[in-house]
Amino acid sequence: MDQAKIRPIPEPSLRRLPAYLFYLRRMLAGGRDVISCPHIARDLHLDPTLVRKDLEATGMIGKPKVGYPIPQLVGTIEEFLGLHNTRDAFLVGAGHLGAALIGYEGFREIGLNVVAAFDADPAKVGGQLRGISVLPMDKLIELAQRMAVHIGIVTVPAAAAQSVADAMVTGGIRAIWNFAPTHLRVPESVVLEEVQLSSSLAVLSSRLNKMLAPE
Amino acid sequence: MDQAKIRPIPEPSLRRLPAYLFYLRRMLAGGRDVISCPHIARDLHLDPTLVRKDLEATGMIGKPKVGYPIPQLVGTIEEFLGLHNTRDAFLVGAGHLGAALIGYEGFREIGLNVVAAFDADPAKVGGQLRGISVLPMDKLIELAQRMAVHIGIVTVPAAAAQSVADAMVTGGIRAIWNFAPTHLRVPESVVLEEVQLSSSLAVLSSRLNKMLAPE
DNA sequence: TAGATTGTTAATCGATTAACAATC
DNA sequence: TAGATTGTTAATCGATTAACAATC
Repeated sequence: MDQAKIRPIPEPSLRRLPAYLFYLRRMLAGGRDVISCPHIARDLHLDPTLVRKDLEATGMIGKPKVGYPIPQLVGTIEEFLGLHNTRDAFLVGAGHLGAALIGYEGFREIGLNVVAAFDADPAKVGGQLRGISVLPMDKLIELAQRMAVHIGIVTVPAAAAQSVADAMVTGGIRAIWNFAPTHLRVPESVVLEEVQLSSSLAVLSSRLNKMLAPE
Repeated sequence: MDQAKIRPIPEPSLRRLPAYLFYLRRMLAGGRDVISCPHIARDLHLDPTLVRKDLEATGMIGKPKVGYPIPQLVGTIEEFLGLHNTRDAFLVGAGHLGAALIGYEGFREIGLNVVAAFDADPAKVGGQLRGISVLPMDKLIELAQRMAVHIGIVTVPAAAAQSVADAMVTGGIRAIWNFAPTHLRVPESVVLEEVQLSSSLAVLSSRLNKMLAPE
């Protein structure tokens, strides 16, 4: 059990947690108060043992024959994902993608709070992006330090992404969420999560190819 | 060798191919004409053997001591990913995310062509989204059939996503790229690729938590 | 109690990494 | 030729799935 705590959660498990969370919140809203792994597995089309392992990794324990109490389960997953902590973020690149992310409904559910946007384009600076002020790039480092913001979102073109990331690191940002179609380099001490849409499209395109190919 | 053809490429390999492609195109533009796996591996921070396996999976063969001819390598990867075929797509949900995707620079590099957008909002219908006409939802099925479009992009809210996907399937669309924060159900014969930003954010948030936690 | 579900250990599966002969 | 790189086979590693005793 001590060893279980030492071993980190597998990344695939981590990626499944939001799906559990959203599902469990719906169940809770529907008036349910306990649920079993086989039940979750049926609804989400997963293997029951896989679900059990995933829940186990969050530290949750259940009752044989009964299942897991949903309110505690929701709380445990939220806690595990760090949703109970402040999740203030800076967004750099006040274009459509930035606007889309700020308005993304999945965000509210997982509790990310964009407190300011930045852009290199003087025409955008001073304006608003979905109610968020757009500030000039040269304020980024100082403001990040002053406001102790820990998350930076990169939605600039590929060519500008690395210098934006460098500024974020200098400003003390500890986690960078990169949407630019390029791979960034950050120090070991900074968390980097990259959303490479090209990779996703490659999977789609290649599989479609195979599907349409005459055997 | 016959068995190698039968065995499908591992998904992680597939996801790395766009990175190779973009990198190799840059090398080619820089005047290089051959490259070795160790060289690629150094530049992209990957294991050399992993790179070799990935390239092997595309059917490419190299010369010992020399490496691989870059023009052929680029062509082989493009062919493998299906970029030489028409990649016309419909986009449903003419919001910021849709606009962002249409303008996404990574797309041009990988050759996706959005030919029409659709929206349920009458205020948006008849307008343009980055130069693409926005059509009413009830035209989707007929137009997809008539134009033989095979790719559908879903950028609507979670609540509307499944019905949009159903319409796409009815219209003969064979590959769905889903950005809505919900999991879709499609027939076996339809390729589904889901971009779950919540999963990505969960990874970021959880790792940041661990990083900031006092041991 | 009987039976379903949990918790846990073992088996399987697949991807990555290591080892090494073939080759240019 | 010597040496670097390819192609290929084996070892390792980690996630998923299967098996089964414990338990409510």
